[in-house]
Amino acid sequence: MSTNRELAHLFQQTAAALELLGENRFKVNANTRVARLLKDLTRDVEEIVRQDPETAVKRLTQLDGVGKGIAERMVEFVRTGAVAEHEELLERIPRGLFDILDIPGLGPKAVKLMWEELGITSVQELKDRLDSPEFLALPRMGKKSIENIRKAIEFSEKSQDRIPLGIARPVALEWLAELRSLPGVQKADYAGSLRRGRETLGDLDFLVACEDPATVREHFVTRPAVTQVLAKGETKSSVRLEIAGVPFQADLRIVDLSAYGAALMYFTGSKEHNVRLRELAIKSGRRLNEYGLFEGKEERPQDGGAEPLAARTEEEIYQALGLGFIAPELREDRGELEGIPPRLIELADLKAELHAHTRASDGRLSLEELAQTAKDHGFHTLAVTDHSQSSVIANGLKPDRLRRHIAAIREADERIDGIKILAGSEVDILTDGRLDYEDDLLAQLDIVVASPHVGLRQDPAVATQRLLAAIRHPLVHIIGHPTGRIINKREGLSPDMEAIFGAAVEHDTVLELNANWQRLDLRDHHLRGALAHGVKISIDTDAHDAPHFDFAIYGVLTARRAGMSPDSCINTWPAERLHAWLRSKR
DNA sequence: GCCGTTTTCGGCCCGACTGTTTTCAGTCG
Repeated sequence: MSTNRELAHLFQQTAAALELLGENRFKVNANTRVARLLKDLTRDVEEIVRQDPETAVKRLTQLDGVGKGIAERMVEFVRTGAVAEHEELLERIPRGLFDILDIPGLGPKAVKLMWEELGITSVQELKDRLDSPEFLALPRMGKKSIENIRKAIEFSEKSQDRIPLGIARPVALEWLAELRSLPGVQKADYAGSLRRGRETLGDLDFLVACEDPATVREHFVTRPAVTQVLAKGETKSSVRLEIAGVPFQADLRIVDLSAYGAALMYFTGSKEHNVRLRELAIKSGRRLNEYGLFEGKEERPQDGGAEPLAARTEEEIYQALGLGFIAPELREDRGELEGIPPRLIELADLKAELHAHTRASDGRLSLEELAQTAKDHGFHTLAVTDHSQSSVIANGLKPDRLRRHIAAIREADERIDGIKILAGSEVDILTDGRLDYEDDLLAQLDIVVASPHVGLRQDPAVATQRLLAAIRHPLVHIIGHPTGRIINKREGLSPDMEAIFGAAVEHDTVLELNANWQRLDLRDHHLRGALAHGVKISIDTDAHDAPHFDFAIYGVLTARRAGMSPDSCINTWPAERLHAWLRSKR
């Protein structure tokens, strides 16, 4: 695990511990914020400290949300491998309490109470004591609460991981279509982290404006897949459900059309982005909530019948706050309130697929079928990039097969109109950084995508050298799925990203954003760092079948989260420009 | 614990819903 991830976990745990001890909630907040920051940081804290330990604290405090105290803890961790304050907290608090705290519906107050009163320190102990008379005798504990805890434990045991975007989005689109078709529904959208395009989701959020809230609410909570109704109020309902064995939670908010924009903003989040906006409103003597932007500091101004300054659309609220429209994908409190929002890449900007497989290796389509699918998507260029010889499981091509494949692709390109078909290969980057074919063979290809497939648990320093070797190779165009991570399943490589970005710019090598929802590699915060360096990016679906071309949306959403504009993405370039660049490496 | 065009102290977003309560604490997002 990288230092940043270890530190993120440490600060997260510190926050939880402080919460259990009833510490100042702003102190808790500060630790939570830093944990979040660390998960997104491209620069490795260890690198920052080692660069010059003397000035490390000062440089670390330049990070937003990192003050002297937190910076000193980071330095302490790099030097000693631990933080004294954190160690002391762990001695006071049994580890099992953190697991109990993860159960939805159980917060610090309840966990602390059952720990202090009943000595419960693990989920198993909690399960064992749930039906005991002394548990029922706890303050504010009744039969319903106990039943809810029981169900929450069941739910959390079934659903350890956040849900991948590629699973959640199709479900949400289907459900949204249903909501929009209900009588009296004026407007409906999904919101939350799905609308922000996050790679994984905690739940699904829907917003509806309608004439008959009761009908919509009933439809929502009585859907066949619903296993439990968590809340059912005037404006907000919440359910648990199971679709194809995947447990979800879903929230529905019903609002008046006149405040739809304010509600959509609130419900889209992120929470941290909302907090920033509300702080901004306060500074100018106004108040922002999910009912609109209001003049004055009065609490719940909507109850007094006050007319909002803006509420109907997101655009008018941002404008009233003195901001340009901020795309949902950027709303993460990563500095998006400063400067002018960029023109972000869109799905329709993509004009080429540069990483796709046929039956020659492990794809399901013939060359002709693959070309037709690319044409159907309106692409001007398709690169056929089957696996190289070392990928035995993927039926990788030995050199002689590749030579024949190249000839077949060239022939198909002659024969098929309306699209340029490039002869390429997805060449393994071997564990030592060498490529899986000799240079004279690589030179015959129009495009080389070099990807790591094995040895994905390499030491970061070794992985860095491995990827750098491929980036520097003069015949390589694109580094495919650079880290090799699989969401929720495999961590992948953790190379020194700053070094990777620097080399990519120097050698004019493109880094891929693999759009397969199980990969999304590079991930959003890597891309942000890459773009800051001026690295060119390729968004490819790595298609092995026709429906895989639809993965492109996941790549685009991820790219938008990084603030990517079309020009940084070579798949948006006109054919002449793209082909000229590819030839420049030959 | 962090932060500052109200700056080194005194703030720190805002509201919905549930369950156990008779007025609200706890949790969530």
